[in-house]
Amino acid sequence: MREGPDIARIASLVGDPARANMLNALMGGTALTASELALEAGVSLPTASSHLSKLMEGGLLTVASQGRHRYYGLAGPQVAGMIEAITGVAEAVGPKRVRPGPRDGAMRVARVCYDHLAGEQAVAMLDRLVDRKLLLRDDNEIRLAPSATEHFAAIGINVAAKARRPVCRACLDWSVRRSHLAGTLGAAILDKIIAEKWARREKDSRAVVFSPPGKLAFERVFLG
Amino acid sequence: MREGPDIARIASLVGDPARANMLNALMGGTALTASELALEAGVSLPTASSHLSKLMEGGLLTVASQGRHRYYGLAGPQVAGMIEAITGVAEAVGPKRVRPGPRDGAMRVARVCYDHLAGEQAVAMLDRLVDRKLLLRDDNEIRLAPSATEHFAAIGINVAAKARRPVCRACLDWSVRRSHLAGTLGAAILDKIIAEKWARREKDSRAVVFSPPGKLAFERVFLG
DNA sequence: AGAATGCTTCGATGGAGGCCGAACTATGCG
DNA sequence: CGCATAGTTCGGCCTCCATCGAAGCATTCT
Repeated sequence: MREGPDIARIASLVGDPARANMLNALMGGTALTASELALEAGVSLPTASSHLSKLMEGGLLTVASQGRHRYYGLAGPQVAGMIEAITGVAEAVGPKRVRPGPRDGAMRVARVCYDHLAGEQAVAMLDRLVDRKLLLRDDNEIRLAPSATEHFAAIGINVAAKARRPVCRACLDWSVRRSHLAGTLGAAILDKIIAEKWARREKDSRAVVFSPPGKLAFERVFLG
Repeated sequence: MREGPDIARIASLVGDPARANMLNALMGGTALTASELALEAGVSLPTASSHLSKLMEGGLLTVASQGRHRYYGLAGPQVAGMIEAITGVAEAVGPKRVRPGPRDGAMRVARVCYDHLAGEQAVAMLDRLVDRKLLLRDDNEIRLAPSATEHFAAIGINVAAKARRPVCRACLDWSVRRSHLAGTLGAAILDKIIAEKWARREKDSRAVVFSPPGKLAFERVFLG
């Protein structure tokens, strides 16, 4: 019986259906209130509250109090990454879905991952940015090229380095099994996509659907 | 309440301490019998057997019957990756270990991950192989360079592509947060390291400790 | 064939934890 | 100040499941 980091503790937190639903909902990136999460998980408010305090104690969540609301969010990208990994296995192992279904297809193309874009589009984008030498990639380390700050500023994206959080990070994509761009830059790009109305978030889902003109605009700016 | 792949089901499988210990033991890469796993998990044989059938049903394990033994092993690299991801979170979140401890240090330097080498040594090796253009890396895809087959053959490693399993794969390292080399080539290299007695596997641990001359030999061949 | 080993199945037990309603605290609003 | 909304805490219920001993198969050894 060997000792290691307490993996069972973490896994059992995710292992309850109600909590798993909550975490899944939070993978959308936006912080949610306890009531919203209760609804999402299909349990009563007291039950949800109990789950939330367990997730907090386990270090999987952070909370921000705003007035009488308490907004819960994932504790960080590493937690998001873990959930993606578990999702990948569940997906691979689950014999359930013989037919992927349209919504599933949309998820594969583009979806929100924590706070940035994931899916085929996102993977293609990172590839292209590296090709164009705007980003310098060395395995999981991604750095801005000297010219990049200026370039992104020109499209209206400010890449000022915020404290504590890296500007760029590689994040593994469960549907494509390749990396896409996370970090503040990844988040800023997603913000722009939504702000410019190139795409909208599917209600109650992580899927992101581009409008036809939006798709063209996105490709021109980021895949061009 | 949204529907997705059944992540809670998978996570709860890992969420039991006995099962987590078993999976952890199997991360060593060698398949183990039910009795060994019972010992590892600290439970009786009937209990272990019950856990094993659950893990089987969940698709996390494979089994191979040999005579009156049944050898259990991880179902695949994806499962191993998931466990590494959970381990990473548990490690980051667990405030327990104020002092890393020597054995932990050894794990960080070099350890077995499923069937290949992980840790600082392994990450350095992949970097070097890419630098020397023996491997061509494009994100998570790693391919053999044309010259590589011949090169590896010269050091006694046969890289014939087996069915179904890729020769090269990138595998994320939880201690270094960079990738190391998995796939049949990664496995073959670990085999060689053990066969040449450059290093030995620590008893009851995933740690791999190089002997001083073994370390030099390894560095000459793979980091040279 | 008989004994020994490896493993699984069965049945019973007990404990952990998910669940909700009701009561309690806290913040905001008129 | 009282009412409404958001959230947590408490107590009790109930289900699930991990656990083990004993018995049952299967395989190998002698």
